Amino acid sequence: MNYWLMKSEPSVFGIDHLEARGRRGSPWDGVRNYQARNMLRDGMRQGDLAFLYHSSCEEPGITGIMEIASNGRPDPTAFDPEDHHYDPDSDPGNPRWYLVDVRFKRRTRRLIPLDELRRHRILSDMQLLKRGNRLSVMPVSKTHWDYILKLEKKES
DNA sequence: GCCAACGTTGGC
DNA sequence: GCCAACGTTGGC
Repeated sequence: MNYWLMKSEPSVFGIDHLEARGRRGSPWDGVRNYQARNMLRDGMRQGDLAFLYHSSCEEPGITGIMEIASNGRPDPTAFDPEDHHYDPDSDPGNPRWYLVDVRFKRRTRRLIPLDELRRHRILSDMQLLKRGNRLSVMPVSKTHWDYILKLEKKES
């Protein structure tokens, strides 16, 4: 089992949207970055767990835990001319973009803000905290995962 | 809204 | 294959 962190803007798709989907879960679509694509396609497996991270908002941080509910599969929005993430150059016979399905597991006990994560030296090599990091999907080591689960239980 | 950092594009 | 121009991300 592997651990991940996935970023989303809460105004677009946040923990409230995810929770409302319940057991149906939701496709994590629209990713158009090759590094992230590789992780969706080749790295993630059904049953993995991921932190949901709220970005570009008043309080950026980790807000919940979701389950990866499928292996990677081609992202149909790439082939839909009506879709905002339509990619006219992608070929349905040889899909370029992938998604996984995700499912709400639980909210974290509290929002764990970005600036708090930065204050813990043990987390300093997390990809999330690296300078200029722009990946929307990234792996989290078990060490970091477990540490953050402990952090969650403390007061900030 | 600013801007640093990074990815992508396309001319050469 | 280089690299300038441009677009996007995301914290602040």
